[in-house]
Amino acid sequence: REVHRFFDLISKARGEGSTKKKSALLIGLLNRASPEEAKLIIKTITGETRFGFKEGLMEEAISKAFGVDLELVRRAHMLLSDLGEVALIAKKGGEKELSKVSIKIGRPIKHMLAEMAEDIGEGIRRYGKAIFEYKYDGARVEIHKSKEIRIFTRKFEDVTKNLQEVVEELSENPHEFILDGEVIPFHRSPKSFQLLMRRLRRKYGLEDIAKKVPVRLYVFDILWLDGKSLIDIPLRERRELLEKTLSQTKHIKLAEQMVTSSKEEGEKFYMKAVSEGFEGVMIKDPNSRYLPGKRGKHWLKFKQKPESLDLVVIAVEYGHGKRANVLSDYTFAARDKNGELLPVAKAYCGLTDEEIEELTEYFKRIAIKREGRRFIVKPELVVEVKFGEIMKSSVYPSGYALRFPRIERIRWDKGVDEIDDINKLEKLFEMQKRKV
DNA sequence: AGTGTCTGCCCC
DNA sequence: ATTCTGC
DNA sequence: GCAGAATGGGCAGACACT
Repeated sequence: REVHRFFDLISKARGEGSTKKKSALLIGLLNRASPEEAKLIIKTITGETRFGFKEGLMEEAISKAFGVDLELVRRAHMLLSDLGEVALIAKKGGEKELSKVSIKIGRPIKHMLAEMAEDIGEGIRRYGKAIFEYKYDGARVEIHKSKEIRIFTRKFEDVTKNLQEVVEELSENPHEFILDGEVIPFHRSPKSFQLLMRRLRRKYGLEDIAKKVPVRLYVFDILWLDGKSLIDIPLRERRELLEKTLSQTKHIKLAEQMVTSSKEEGEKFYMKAVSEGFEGVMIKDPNSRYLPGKRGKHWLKFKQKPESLDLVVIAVEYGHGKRANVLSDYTFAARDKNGELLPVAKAYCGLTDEEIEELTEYFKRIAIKREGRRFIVKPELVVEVKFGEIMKSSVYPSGYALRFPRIERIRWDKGVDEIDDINKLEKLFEMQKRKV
């Protein structure tokens, strides 16, 4: 209770001098705690209480504590996405109230998520007939329209004010509904994700940025219509209702879609999406229900296969949590025109724990200089780095950065003189469809 | 007033 | 976002 | 197959410092 009170005060501190105030509050709290308590408090704050206990286990705990069916708890959690509230309902109303829980208009629910497809044919192998849909590179949004219209992001941020043109066009519609879709920056053709970020969570100068970053909303699902929840009916029926309910306007479109059981047709559809500058395709099971917050094989995503570059490691850092004692975070450089090494990305993922451990020893041997938890190392280890695309960067001196970087493999066979240069990054960038 | 640094139930 | 790991 | 953990770039905003 004491700790909670302090946390509350800390989180509520705002304005000038608030950093000092927060710091003073924390010092006060730590002073009153025993060493063991202090350790736990710090780990809680830094998010390092990693004991493999997250929401799944909490659902089980609620089920046991209040003697209610686990599946009912999971279902209520899925629909409400608030474990505290679920616990309260379970305690007060038991299974009876728990089973009455349903989605409500005006209250955001979690989005259904997709998994990566192995290849373009996976959906057809799994479902027979599959729904192919363009995949749009923007921000996932959920639109609630009853008397008023509200637009929420994946983490339930309210971005209604940021998407006024969408709101205006929707207000003509006579129905009440919840829609699921993706907003992307669009002017004649799809623009870069970075551009959308400049607009989406702005608080000031909204009209100005709205002019600079025109958007489109692509709607692909409907979860609620005129008083009825639609999440338990098959996707193909939801799509039919969506098409009947929503008329396309200047800034609001239905997601491009096709149903097929032919891999070749799916492939063609994908090629078309990419050639028009879209990110790829979604492949969905026509019979699937909408499962809020679930990532599963009912929805698959397929994107262009990643590019790769050979880069050299120039710096390494200690990681966090279970990686606190290994050098797990690497900075990669490419060569510029003058032969200098310029950093273009960092990455950890792609290596197994075992490899990281071995590399830790290796990097310690070739370390040149230590800067806190960071080591500058002799540039000699060449690594193949995969990435989704190249972005213009304002932090990297080369002016370019990699999006979604990950380590593919270590090139023990290559030397520093064989790595790629900035020129190659530039060329790859110029070849991309979406540059701005 | 301008610059630097850090944070986010952030977006991907 | 991506990737690896333990169950 | 699933959940959990550890990590990427970049944006606006908030605050600190000068």
